[in-house]
This record gives sequence, C-alpha cells and structure tokens, in this order.
Amino acid sequence: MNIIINVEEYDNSPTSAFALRNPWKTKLGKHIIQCAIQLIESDGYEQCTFKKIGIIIGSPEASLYRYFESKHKLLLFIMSLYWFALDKAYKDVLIHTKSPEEALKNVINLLSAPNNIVIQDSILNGDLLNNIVIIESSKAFLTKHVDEDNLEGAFLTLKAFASKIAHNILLINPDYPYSRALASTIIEIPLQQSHFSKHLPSLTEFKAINSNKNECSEWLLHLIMNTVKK
Amino acid sequence: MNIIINVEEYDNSPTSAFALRNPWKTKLGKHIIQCAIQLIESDGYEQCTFKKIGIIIGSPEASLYRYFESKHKLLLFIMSLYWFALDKAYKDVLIHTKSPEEALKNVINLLSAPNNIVIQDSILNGDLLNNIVIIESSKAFLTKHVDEDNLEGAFLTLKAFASKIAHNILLINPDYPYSRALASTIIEIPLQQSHFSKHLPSLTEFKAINSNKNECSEWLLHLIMNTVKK
Amino acid sequence: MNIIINVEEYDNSPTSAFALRNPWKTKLGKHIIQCAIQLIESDGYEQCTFKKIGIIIGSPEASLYRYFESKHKLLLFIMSLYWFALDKAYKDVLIHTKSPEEALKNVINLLSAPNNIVIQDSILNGDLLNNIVIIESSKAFLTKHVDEDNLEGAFLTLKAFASKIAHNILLINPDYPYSRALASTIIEIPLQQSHFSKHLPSLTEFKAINSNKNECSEWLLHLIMNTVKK
Amino acid sequence: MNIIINVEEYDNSPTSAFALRNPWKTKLGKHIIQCAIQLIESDGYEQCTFKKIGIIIGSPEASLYRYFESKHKLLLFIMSLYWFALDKAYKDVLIHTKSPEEALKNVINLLSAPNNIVIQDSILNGDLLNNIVIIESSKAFLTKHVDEDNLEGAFLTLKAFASKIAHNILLINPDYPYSRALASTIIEIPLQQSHFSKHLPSLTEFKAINSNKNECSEWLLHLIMNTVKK
DNA sequence: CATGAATGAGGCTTCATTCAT
DNA sequence: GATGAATGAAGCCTCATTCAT
Repeated sequence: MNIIINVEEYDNSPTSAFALRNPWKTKLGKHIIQCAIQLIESDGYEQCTFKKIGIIIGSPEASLYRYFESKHKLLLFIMSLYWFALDKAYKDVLIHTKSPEEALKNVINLLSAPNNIVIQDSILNGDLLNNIVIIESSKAFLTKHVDEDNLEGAFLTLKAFASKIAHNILLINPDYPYSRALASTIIEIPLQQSHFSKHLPSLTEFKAINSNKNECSEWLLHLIMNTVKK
Repeated sequence: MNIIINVEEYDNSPTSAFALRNPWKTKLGKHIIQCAIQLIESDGYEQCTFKKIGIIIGSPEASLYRYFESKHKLLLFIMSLYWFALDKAYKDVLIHTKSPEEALKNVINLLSAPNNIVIQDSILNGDLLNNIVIIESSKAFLTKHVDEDNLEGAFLTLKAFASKIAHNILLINPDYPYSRALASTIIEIPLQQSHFSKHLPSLTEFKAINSNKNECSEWLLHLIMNTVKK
Repeated sequence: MNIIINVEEYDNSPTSAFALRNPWKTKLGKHIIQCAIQLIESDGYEQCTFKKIGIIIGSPEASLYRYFESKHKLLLFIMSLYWFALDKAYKDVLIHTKSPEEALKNVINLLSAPNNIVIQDSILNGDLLNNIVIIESSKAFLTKHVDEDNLEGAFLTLKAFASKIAHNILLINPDYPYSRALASTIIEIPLQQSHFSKHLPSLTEFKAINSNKNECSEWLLHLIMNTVKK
Repeated sequence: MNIIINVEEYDNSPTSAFALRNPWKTKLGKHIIQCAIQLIESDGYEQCTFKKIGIIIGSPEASLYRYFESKHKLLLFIMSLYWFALDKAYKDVLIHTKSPEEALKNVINLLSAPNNIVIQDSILNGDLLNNIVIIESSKAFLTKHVDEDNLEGAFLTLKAFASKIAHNILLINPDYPYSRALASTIIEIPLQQSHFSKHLPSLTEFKAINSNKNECSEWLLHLIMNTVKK
C-alpha cells in the first residue's frame, strides 16, 4: 500500500523537528532520505555513515550535515516518519469503517503488509522501513547523550498510533484489561514474523511478508479476536 | 530463576565454538563474560569495546583476544549461551510435566521472568541477558563479513528451543497450522513487553517484568491457549 | 572609562583597512563587532566561528564575509581598534597635562582600568577587549599565511601608543636607557595582573581589576617612577 | 643553562599526571615531546595537530594517543614541565646562596635566559619553551570542557615557583605589600621582552634574549630592587 | 598465558569559504 | 546588500586488531 503524506502534514508533524531543514524541498534532501533508508536497512545503522551515503548520492559528507544535525537525528527522523505515516493511514481507514471489529481487522491488515510512504515525488519503500523499525528501534533508547525530549518526540507518533489501537480494543470489549499490551503486540508481531521469514525461516511458517501477507494477517486477526471477544 | 549449566554441557554445546578457549576456566575468562554482558546491555554492542572491557577488568585489550577472536564472536557467544540455557531449562521442566498444556504453561512462565545462568561460580544476570537478546539479536544478521556458518551456529540453540515449543503446540492441537510462528511469538512477546515496560511504559500495562511477572505470563498464557485449543 | 571615537577618525585610522566596508554604517556590521568581541573573549579566537556569530545575530555566515575578508582580519581589526582607541585617549589626556610625570601617571591610570570604546551608538566593553588583547595578541604573529604588511598594520596603532609612552619617559629622564622596554612593560603589567586576578589569583594581591584599579595602578606607578627618576 | 631532571623526580611531579604513560621510556614518547615543542612554538597550539607531529616523527596519529589523552593534555604537560623545571633550578640555586638579595638576583638571571630541560637523553630547547609558555598559557584557561582539577594541576608547578619568589621578596623587605604581584611580574617581564624582541622589536631595546641576556636581566634586577629595598 | 606497544583505517563532525541568486 | 545552498579539506579521536616479548 502507499501512504500519501503532503508537505503541510509533514511540517506540522513531530517528525519535522528532527531535520534542520525540510528535506523534501531539495533534490539533495530527498536523496539523503532515500539512500539512508536503503543503507540502514542493508548494513545497519552503525555501518551506515554520512560518508557512505554521500558517496552514493555524489555529495560530500558535509552537505548532509545541512539537513541532519547528526546521524542519530536522521535515524529518529525515519522512525518518527514511519509511525506518523502508519498513524495517518489508520486514521484514513477509520473513516470508512463501521464497526470496531472491522477497524481492528483493518489495522492488522495495514501492519501485515509493507506500506510505502509517498511524499511529493519521493516514494519510500515500506519493506525497508519495516526492517529498519524492527531492528533499530531499540537502539534509539541506548544513545545516552541524546536528550530525553528528543526521544519522546521520536516515539510520539508511535505512541499516538498504539493508543488508537488500544482504544479500539476497548470499544470491542470494554473490560479487556490489557488493551495497551495487546496493541503493542499487534504492532510488533507482523514486524517480527516478517523478520523471521527473512532471516530465520525455520521460526515461522510465513514466507517473505509481501508474498502472502494475507496468511499472516489472518492468523494474527484470529489470535487477537479470540482473546478480545471473550 | 537460576539455570545451572555444568562445564561438560557447555563443552558439548554449539556455544563453545564461539570462544577460542573455555572462558570458565580462568578468572580472566569469567570476568570478560560478566563485564561484556553488563557493558553491552548498558551501552549497546557497538559502544562496548574490548578496550572498555579491559579497563574495567584491569586487563589489556590484547588479552581478550586470547578468548574471543573478535567482538562479534563474543556477542554470538553470549546469545548462543542464552538460548542454550533456556533450552536446557525447558528440557528440565519437561521431565516433571504431565501434559503438553502444562508444558506450554511452564515455558511461558520460563520466558516471562528473567533467568540467571549459573556456570561454576559465575552467575550471569538474566535481566541483562534478556535485554541484550532483544536488542542485539537482529544485528547478528547484518554483519556481512561473518561467514554464514557462524551465524547458523549462533542460532542453532535458539532454533532448537523454538522447535521444542512448536512441537509441544502440535501435541495440544495436531491441526494447528502455524505452530512455528506461534512458538516464536511466545518467545518474543515477553521480551518485547519487558522492553516496553522499561522504555515506553505507555505501550503496556505491565510493570518492570520482575515485579509482576505472573501478570504478563498469565495474560500470554490465555492469549496462546485461546488460539491453540480452538 | 569611555573612549569616544568618531567615524571620521576611524576612516583615517589603520584599523579601517582590516574591514571590507565600514561596519559602523549598518546594524549588521555593528552586531558583528559586538558579538565577535563577546565570543572571542568567552570562547577564544579559534572557537569563535563566523557560523556561531551568525547564529547569535541571526545572519548567515556568508553575510559576515561582506564585512571581513576572513576571521583573521576580524581579529586584527579588533586589536588594532583597541590600540587606536588607547592611543587617542592618551593624546586627549596629554592636552590637559602639565608635566611628563603627570602624563606617566595618567597613562598608567588609563591602562589600569578597562576602557570602553564608543563609536556612534556602539559601546564596546573594555573588560572584554582587555582580555582579548592579552590572550590573542601573540597569536597574530603566528598566522603564517597572512602577509607581513597586514601584520605591521595591525600593530601600527600599538606601536604608536608605546612610542608615545617611551617618549614621555625620556622627557622625565633623558638618560634612561631602556625607555621602550619600560613602555611596553607599562602596557603589559596591568593586563597581566588583571588576567592573574581572574584566573590565577594566588599570583597577585590585586582583585578583579575594576574593583580596586587604583591599588594596581598606584603600585605600578611607584615601580616605574622609582626606576625612571633615579 | 641546562636544568637536569631525573626520571624519579618526574614521576613524582604533578606533570606526570598529564601523560597516559611515561614518555621518557620510549623513543616514540621522547619524539612526541620534542616535536610537539617545535611545532607548537612555530605554528601555535591550534595549528599543531597530532597528525602533523605524527608525520614528522613517522608514526600514525593513533600512536600519540597512547601517550596523551588529547592535544590539550599535551600542552598542559609541556607547560607544567616547564614550571617544574624552573622551580627545581631555583631550589638548586638557593642552596649555594647566602642572602635573599643574591637569591633574587639569581632567579632573575634564571628567568632572563632560556633554560633547556634535560631528562635522560632528551634535551628540550629552552628558547622554544619560553615562547610556548608566554603565548599559550592564557589559552589553557579557555578550554571550558577541561575539568578544573586538571587546570589546577597544570599550574601547581607555576604557583609553587612564584610562591618561592614572593617569599624571597618578603625576606628582603617584610613590609612589602605586593610580594605576589611582584613575583609574577618578575616571571612575566623576561618572557614578554623576549617575545617583543622577536616579533615587535620596536617595543624593546633588548635583542634576541640569548645574545644579551645580561642586559635585560640587569635592567630587571634594578627595576625590582629599587622597589623592594625602599 | 598474558601483556605492552603499536597502528591503519575510518568515524563523526566542523570550518572557512565560494557561488548563484 | 544580503542570503541559502553547497563543499573540500581537515580536525580530533576511537576501534579492532596484530605482533613481539
């Protein structure tokens, strides 16, 4: 699926605070994001350097620093954008949704397939984003010299999204005592299973997530519904 | 809980292949493991260097290379050991278990609390190990210069463990079509929830895992049983 | 004390050669000088960058280059201006002075207290200027890529000032063989003592120069007079 | 003059705390000190980099970091050593001195000529050291991120030395009210005059300090004695 | 078995400046 | 006259590792 974000939405999102200037405004800015996503996904955050990105896109390291104060800010930017986009997609989906059950089904479908993010003429590959988020999220917490506020900002969008799902669970069953734990589980399982299917296939029956997303999503839906409805 | 491993078991495990010599045999070897676990957990794998470990335990970097060929091998060693210990604990638990249902309950309990690993006079903190495993596991796949065999080795113990759980699920319900996906989910959820309770508490109802482990474990048990039994 | 310089005087001084255009003519120009003085004093010449100045005064780096060809020229500008101002103040003082003894006393008083420089509506803090001059002067000699002429220019004003003092010493005692050495000593001692009182108080009895300037100035006067008069 | 320091004295001095290991023990260590002194003197502290030193002595940058934690520590090391050596030389001179008047004369002579420092087979050029001390001393105070204790350490040796001179002044005239200011003046004047003779010769009558040290030293002696003796 | 010394490669970042608008 | 964008060069420092003892 494609999630379309327009520039105004971006400007008003917590995500924009992680960049020094709007990267969608210049060719260089867009190249940085595209290339960073590919490199972080393939080599990992630590092995991805501004220098390497620069070589690929044909700009010197120094130029990247005009867009992102540091490599860490760039990572937070990408993750924040990811959750902002998912949150938006979910909001859009809710509009055409009649029951909370249908909403839950929709969000699981949303999470079980990679979602490309489209901003202006940039298309950010959802598959890569998935992998980055699952592998690098935890690392964001470890960088001690980062001020807490930034961290909070980075996960604001994730929290907003998770909170909506938890709310939905309570609509289905107001007595469900662990709506938040279940919401975060709904978010994590597809990412994990997708990851396993790639790297440790013996740990899952699902194949690469894009080929049979429905299978994983339906399994997850049953798993969740069985618990909530009771 | 404490999982006790004796040296002979260690020697025969895939874990031992990651070290150049048996670290339990010398004070220095044991210090390295202890200290590495603490440092990787607190600062992250990339920020943990042989130099830092050396300073803490009062040995020069060069000495560590007599035990571990590289920093990466040390990480694989720790992770491999973790899954080996859990696998062993599960085997021990199975001995006194009458039904597959009880076995599933037991493994969930096992996973929902931190498990210290005890080898000779070394006690490795289960809480720290949990965090390392959840944060650093994915990274193991990304280090390209490592030969595939090593990687496979590193996850042999995890696979063995997951496989036992999947098998158990099939004992309860031979028709359950996603036993492996469910097994890996059982392994991951407690780690994730424990992680959230520490770093993003708004994403879960559970508090620090050691304080009310039962709550998380019971929730997870219901979640799983509802799906399997049906 | 305040030393008032009018724009015409500035235009005819060697100082003006260090700027590309008259900085007193625009708000931006005056901001640059003010801010540079503060930043060089607090962080040192090397840590003071056009970028930092730009951020503080809200202009991009490029704008500063319309006023000063380089950071080094800006430093020379400030130091040159300082000695030009002191020289002028001394000239003004001499007008109302009857004896060379009184003149010597006056110049020591002048040097023993910080002197603000006032140009149009700009007031440059004398205390900061003192510190810059003592700390950064020597550095001007070391910057090899600067052509000699500029260097000479930068110290023209200092030399003119020192020369007047030396001349005055000879008026008191025409046989004094080291008038120039004594003149430069008169200039340096108050700067040094002021510096010590701030940073290494155990090396002097004087407190921060502004609080009891008289004490230092009187001590210095005795020291000098004892030598000259003999 | 040559001031000879033996390794034991060095080890017990505050100076040794600025190095990670004893630089006199290896050829590399001695090369670093020698070369750093030359480079700092000729190009200034900021322009002197570990890389440049490394190129000159044929070792990679990284090797220098085994001896000095940072460039700043290296500067503090050199300055601290300088004052430690002068302090020692003064102590040695005092042994053969009968009157405080003679002592004062001796210390002024000591300060008015460059003093080489000899440690084992290393000879550190006193002329260069003089220049470094006068130009870079003030800078040591500006590096804000340096902990205060280190700074104190760096100037411990200077303070010890200055304090001895002040004490001596009081022996000559117990009522002299500014013994400390006079002591620091005695230390600074020869450095300043030597500096002027090199870079701004019109500010002094003295030529390069080594050629006619006696002249400057005698002038200074008179200047001081006239004041102290009352 | 342990360690002190050394190092090539590279990471992250800033600087001083230019140029097109 | 002012500025937004860009960049080559370099700075400081750390890392993972090797080697000789």
